[in-house]
Amino acid sequence: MTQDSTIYDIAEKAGVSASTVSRVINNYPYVNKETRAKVLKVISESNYIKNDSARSLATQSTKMAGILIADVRTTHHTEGVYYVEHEFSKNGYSCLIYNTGTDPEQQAKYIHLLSQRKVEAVVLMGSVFQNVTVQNAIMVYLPNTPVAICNGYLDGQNIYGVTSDEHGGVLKSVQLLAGKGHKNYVFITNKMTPSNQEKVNGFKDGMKLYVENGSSVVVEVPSNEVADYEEATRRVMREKPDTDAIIYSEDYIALAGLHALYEMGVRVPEEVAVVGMNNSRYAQLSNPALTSIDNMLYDTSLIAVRNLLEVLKGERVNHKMSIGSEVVERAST
Amino acid sequence: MTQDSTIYDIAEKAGVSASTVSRVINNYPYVNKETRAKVLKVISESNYIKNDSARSLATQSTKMAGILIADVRTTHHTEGVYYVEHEFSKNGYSCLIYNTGTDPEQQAKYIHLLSQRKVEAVVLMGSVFQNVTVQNAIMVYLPNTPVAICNGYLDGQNIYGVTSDEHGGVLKSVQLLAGKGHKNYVFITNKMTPSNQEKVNGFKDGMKLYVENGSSVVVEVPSNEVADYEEATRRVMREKPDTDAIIYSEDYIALAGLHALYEMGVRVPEEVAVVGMNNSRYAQLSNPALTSIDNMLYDTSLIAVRNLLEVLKGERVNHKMSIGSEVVERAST
DNA sequence: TTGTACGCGTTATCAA
DNA sequence: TTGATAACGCGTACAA
Repeated sequence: MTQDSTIYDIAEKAGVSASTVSRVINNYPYVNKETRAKVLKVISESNYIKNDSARSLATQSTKMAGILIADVRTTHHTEGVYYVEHEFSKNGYSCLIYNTGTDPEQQAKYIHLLSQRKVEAVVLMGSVFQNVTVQNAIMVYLPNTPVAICNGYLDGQNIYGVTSDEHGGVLKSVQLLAGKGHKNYVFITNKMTPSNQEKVNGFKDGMKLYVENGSSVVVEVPSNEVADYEEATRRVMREKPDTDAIIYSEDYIALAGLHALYEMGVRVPEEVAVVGMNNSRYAQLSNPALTSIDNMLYDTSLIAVRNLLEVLKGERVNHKMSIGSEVVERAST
Repeated sequence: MTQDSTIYDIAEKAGVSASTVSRVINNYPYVNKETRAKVLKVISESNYIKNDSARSLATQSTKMAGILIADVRTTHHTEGVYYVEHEFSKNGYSCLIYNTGTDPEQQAKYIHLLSQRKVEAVVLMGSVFQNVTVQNAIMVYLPNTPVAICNGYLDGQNIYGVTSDEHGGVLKSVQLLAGKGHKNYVFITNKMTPSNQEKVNGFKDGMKLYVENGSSVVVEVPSNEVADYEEATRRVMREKPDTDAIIYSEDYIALAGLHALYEMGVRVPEEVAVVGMNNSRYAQLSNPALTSIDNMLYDTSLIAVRNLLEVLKGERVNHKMSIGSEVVERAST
């Protein structure tokens, strides 16, 4: 570490005690105006920089929060991270961020790390963290630290889940498509996270409620490769050519689908209607523009942080919150 | 903060001294096997959690790095953040992340924050940090901390810039288009960062070198709104209908352009060829797929971190590095 | 191989 | 309004 000067150096140069310097730095009320001015002058001349480690140790408070995200590729969550950071920052917290991967054991390892850093709150981005290994790690390492999980839920007296109603969102999209006369549906999803399972359930319920004499298929593509997503769509159209509606678990996958359909010469939405999910910034830019289910990333992120801040203030907060999701219709349906 | 137990608690329960506990925790060699076992046993039974603040204070080393990013909307850089974090993490560093915005004064404020947290290295994501205010802040607050700037350069004995050759990338793309007989070029860019200025220069040089009897226009759209990007493209086609090639400073803006062209019924690439920049994950998914200049985000991010780690090891590192960029051709040209 | 004693930079308590 | 002094939790010479 660099050889910065300490409050003692400042104290000496200003001819006061270290405690007085500390008081000045922290804007304590009862400090003589002149001494304060003098101390401030010395500080500005002495390239003094506070040491937050020492401060954390003395105050027993780090003013740090932790953010865990599983995978770079889920661009959806990466955007949420910034909402979370921004809200924490506004409230005086610094954010430690870790990329954990999807392996629960690894995720647990990072929870341990966060506990050693003594973060005062944690946000888990995404339902991939909804597993018992993580739950146990929280119980063991962060039993008294408020933890929020975006788009998921875990049982625990210090854990707060904020989900969007993805079940309802998919349901509504099926209703929309049914209203337009579509009959034969396919739902294409990537790795089956709890969140994706919810969507599938919404899909199935939607089929029961709104579609008669139709067909429905669920396809899982446990991959992160665009090529695999495109191939899944191609295969669907090969093996089940009467398909006239495809719903994807994420915009990104839907865009891959749109691309495959485009190259196959399938017209969207005339022959096949396409729906994505997340209402990402890219949905409106595809050709044709993509109808997408908005699962309210911004709101869930914000609420997650605000819940944590409330808990830190000693307020009681609901352990399970859900936000309505909506279908944003565009040219692909 | 929670009432965790300390090495003293462990020491007492294990019937040893605190220093011995410390030695066990840090895997010091000369500890009796039995005492080590005993201490470890007590630790595992006593939900002991290291306090990194105290540790940082004692060792004079936080093992933390800082990452500054200007704007959520530049998805390009948000992806870089994860490469950076991953590389730091692999080397035992935790990352503090801040969203600074584009105002240099604000950026400087966050550099001050990082200095108080005593981070041991800093990465600035993007050329928006290439300004004197930031440069001064580094000199004042982080004079001895290695700082890397991705896709930019700042003068300073502790500052290390890693850029991709965007000038050359755009140059090559003009060459490519010229080879296909395109004559009337437009370059559309968002806010004029130093990086974008480089691209514009590459564009102009490319025009001089490769295009005869053609026209070239540069359009700046200082906005973050998709609608503005789309409108810019529409206006270009209205006011200069003979345009047959458009290069955009970012894929995202190019996608907005593609979308506008699609809605206007302009055929790509038959009537107008389109080139984007960043080679983002979305470039391959557009319809038609977008030819894009790859500015090697992954490589620049990685090298930025590795440079910092080298400097921390005492190695001498080049203050200015550049990586070649390439044109990835797809259906839009 | 282990324990003592002190330092890291700050804040908090108490007296003055 | 200020200054000693003792924490905060851990690492580390030094001594034993």
